[in-house]
Amino acid sequence: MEIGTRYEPRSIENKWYEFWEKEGFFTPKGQGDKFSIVIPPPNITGRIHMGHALNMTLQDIVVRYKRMKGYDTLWLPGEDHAGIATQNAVEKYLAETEGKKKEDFTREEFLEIVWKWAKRYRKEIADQIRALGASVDWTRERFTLDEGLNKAVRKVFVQLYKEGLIYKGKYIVNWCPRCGTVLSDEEVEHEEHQGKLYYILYPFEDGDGGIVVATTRPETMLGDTAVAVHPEDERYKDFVGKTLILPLVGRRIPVIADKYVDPSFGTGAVKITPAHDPNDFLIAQNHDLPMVNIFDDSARVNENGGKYEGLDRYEARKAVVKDLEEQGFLTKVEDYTHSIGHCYRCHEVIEPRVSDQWFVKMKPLAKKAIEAVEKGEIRFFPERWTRVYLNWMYEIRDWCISRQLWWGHRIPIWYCEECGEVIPSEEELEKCPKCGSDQVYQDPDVLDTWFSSALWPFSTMGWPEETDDLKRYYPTDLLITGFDIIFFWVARMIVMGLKFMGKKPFSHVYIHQLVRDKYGRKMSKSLGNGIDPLDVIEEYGADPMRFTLAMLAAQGRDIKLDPRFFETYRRFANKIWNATRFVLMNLDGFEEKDLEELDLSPGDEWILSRLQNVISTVTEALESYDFNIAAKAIYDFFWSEFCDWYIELAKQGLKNRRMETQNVLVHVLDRSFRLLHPFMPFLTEELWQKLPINKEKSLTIARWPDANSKFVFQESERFFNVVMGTVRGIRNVRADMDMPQSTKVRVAYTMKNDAIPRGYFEDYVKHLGNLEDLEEVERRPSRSAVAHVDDHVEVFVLLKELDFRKEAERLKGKISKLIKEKERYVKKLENPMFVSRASEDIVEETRKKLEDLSKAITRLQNLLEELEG
RNA sequence: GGGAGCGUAGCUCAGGGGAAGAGCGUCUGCCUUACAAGCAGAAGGUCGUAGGUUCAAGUCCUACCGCUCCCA
Repeated sequence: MEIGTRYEPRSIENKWYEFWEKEGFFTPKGQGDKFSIVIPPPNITGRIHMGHALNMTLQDIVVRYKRMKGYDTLWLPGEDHAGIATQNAVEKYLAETEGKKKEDFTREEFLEIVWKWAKRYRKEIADQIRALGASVDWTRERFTLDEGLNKAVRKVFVQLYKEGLIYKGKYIVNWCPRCGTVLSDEEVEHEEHQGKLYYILYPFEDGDGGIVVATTRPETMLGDTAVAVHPEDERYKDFVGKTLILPLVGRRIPVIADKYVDPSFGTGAVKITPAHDPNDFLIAQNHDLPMVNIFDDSARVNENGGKYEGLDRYEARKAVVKDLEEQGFLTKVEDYTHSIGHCYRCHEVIEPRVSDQWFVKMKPLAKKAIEAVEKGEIRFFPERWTRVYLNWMYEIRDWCISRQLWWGHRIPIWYCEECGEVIPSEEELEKCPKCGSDQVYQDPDVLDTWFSSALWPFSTMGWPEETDDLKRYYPTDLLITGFDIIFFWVARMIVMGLKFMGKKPFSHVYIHQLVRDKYGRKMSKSLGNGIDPLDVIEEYGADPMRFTLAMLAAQGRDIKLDPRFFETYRRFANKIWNATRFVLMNLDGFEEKDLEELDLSPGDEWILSRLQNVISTVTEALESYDFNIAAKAIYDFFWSEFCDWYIELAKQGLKNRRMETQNVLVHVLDRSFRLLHPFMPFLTEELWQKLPINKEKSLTIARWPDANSKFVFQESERFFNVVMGTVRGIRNVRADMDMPQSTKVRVAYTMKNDAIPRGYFEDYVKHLGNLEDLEEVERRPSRSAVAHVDDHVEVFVLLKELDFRKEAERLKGKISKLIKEKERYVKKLENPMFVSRASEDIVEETRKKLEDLSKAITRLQNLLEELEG
């Protein structure tokens, strides 16, 4: 069987995914031990990015591994409706294409448009997930806004409401004037900004003077209802209780004392704007201060702002500052750095604002979620994320869940216009259950997207119905996601899972890195430094991209992604391709045999032994989510051991031990493909299908190999190490003595005892060293350079002309290197503390090393003397 | 202000108590009929700084310097 000379990813990827999907390999059979995992659903706002590629690659590696291990494996896919983000995207799209605003449509019309968008992008995202090779079960694909999930959302909301864990209240919240909705605390990103600190004089109502307050937001003074000082602040003690006149506005406001005030900030006196500052809001509640809202929905000054009405926040600031200055109330302006909240979706500056919103009371719900992690029922990998989670949980605050959007799960609350009743209901409501009126209307707001996401592990499996899936696949075993959504998502899933299922949603949480650009910057649209995974797949192939991400996925660090890596692992894919090509080209007359029945050579035994080693390493690494260790192990084995040495050996073996060599080659390939399959599913399936052996229908459902102690051959490993050392020594002499590979050379060796099989030794060294002749001698031939010495053998390269001085230099260099090394061990062993305190193994090992070094040095010195004598 | 992570070869990164590894890049040879996306060899690091623990420290501890990030 012939295959092309180059690895061409495009020609093999799509067809295999279609095959897998059509054959239903990704759909669990429903029998045996299960392994289940749910996908972090990508947003339907656009294409997937590198973070998704990493996320799904890691999941797929685990999932494919588990499936091959024989688990009844479910990986449940889906997409997220992403309320704010999607609504923004659609609004932008409508503005660009039709020049229309959301308000030009009715709610129903607008939603119809968004649903069309959702349909289109869900399909697109799904195809992108396919392009990655992710082995998800498409028969179970879900959407966070589909009917089943809506049912779950309503049930959860209504129950929490009835238990008093969801309430509506007037509080200060984070308002995004651009998105036109409130956000939860987690959705606000704080950033340091260079601003100004304005000092403003608030004069006393009676008499002279006043109090100077410092503020970064002078325009909010329009809504001030007090000035506060610390109760123990001597400077202001006498003024507490007095009345001030608010400049520009003329309102009479009191001076109050509250220990919340930081006397060291500014002048120690702060203006209180209860409706537009969270701290002020709290103080105002304690003191029963009135609240004056001065902004409308788009953060423009409203009718409460007098002459400033209609100005936006920043225009109002300028105008207020100007007026204060002209009227002599502005006493000082300083540069000041402070942190400002921004919307995590559109980056607009958040306006704190008092409004009527829905909240989840988190404290009581958090209790079990804390316990589950403290007790280790849910484990984080890497472990340090445990503390991040716990610290947040310990100080959890109520969760604002209502959003002033159209796209999302509508809050299942109805209001009766007749009697004012507030009615929670899982079903659409047409009549007031209290007064019977049909004048009922549903709350116009929708829920935070993360509210439905929190139910994802069980709502996707059919809850609230008691489905078979739910019984069989909940709780899931693992969640793989990024640290940026530990609070948004992971924590809330744990809370909701424990509350509504009575069981944790997953046992392990693997937190992967953030993918950054090669300079360590976050990939972002605005920087234009993103690397599109689909472009990478196009250019390098999905397999090399996956392997690259796995190699870089060392636990606990961010990934700085340099596209050069893709090239490296594309070469690896090509290497695999060509190694297979070589084997397939040499299978004439192949007959599959049981390896145990074959007469294996030391070389065969060596590679089989190394294979057992890599099987163990890869398996153990995958069990502990050390993806990079697993990838590195199989990379090194395949390239540096199998290709560099065994295949070279096989070129000869195929001549004189054809059947055995063919079987070992095919066996190692088969096992390597199995180990590589989770990382490079397409390439391995393509090549594995070509192996002429008895096997499963697809590599996706093939059995994961077990390390077999029957194929561990320590003796042959030792032997082959000598062979490799010898061959390397010969190559070194060649390089040093300017003897190119093309020239055949003659080599002689001495062998002390029969510890090494002479026949194989000669065979291998002759072949691998590209030698014309290799013969055993009693002692070093006169015109020769030393290639290798160890306890058993000395190897000499025969030269036409020996440059004595050059060879002496070479030997001296080697000797001094060894002596230096020897001294270290001598020193160690001379230290009584080392001998008495270090473990026996270490001491013994050190002695052995010293002995070997001494012997080698003696030999080399003798050889040098001979040379010079 | 509180917390976390990271400083290892020119570059990008592994390694986490028994005196340093990879890929890329550089240099020197090779079109050795699987692969030039390859093969063979070489150069290159007092593992951020200073202390400490230990028989033994890139590796553990402390402080400091530098760079990220999270929370307030």
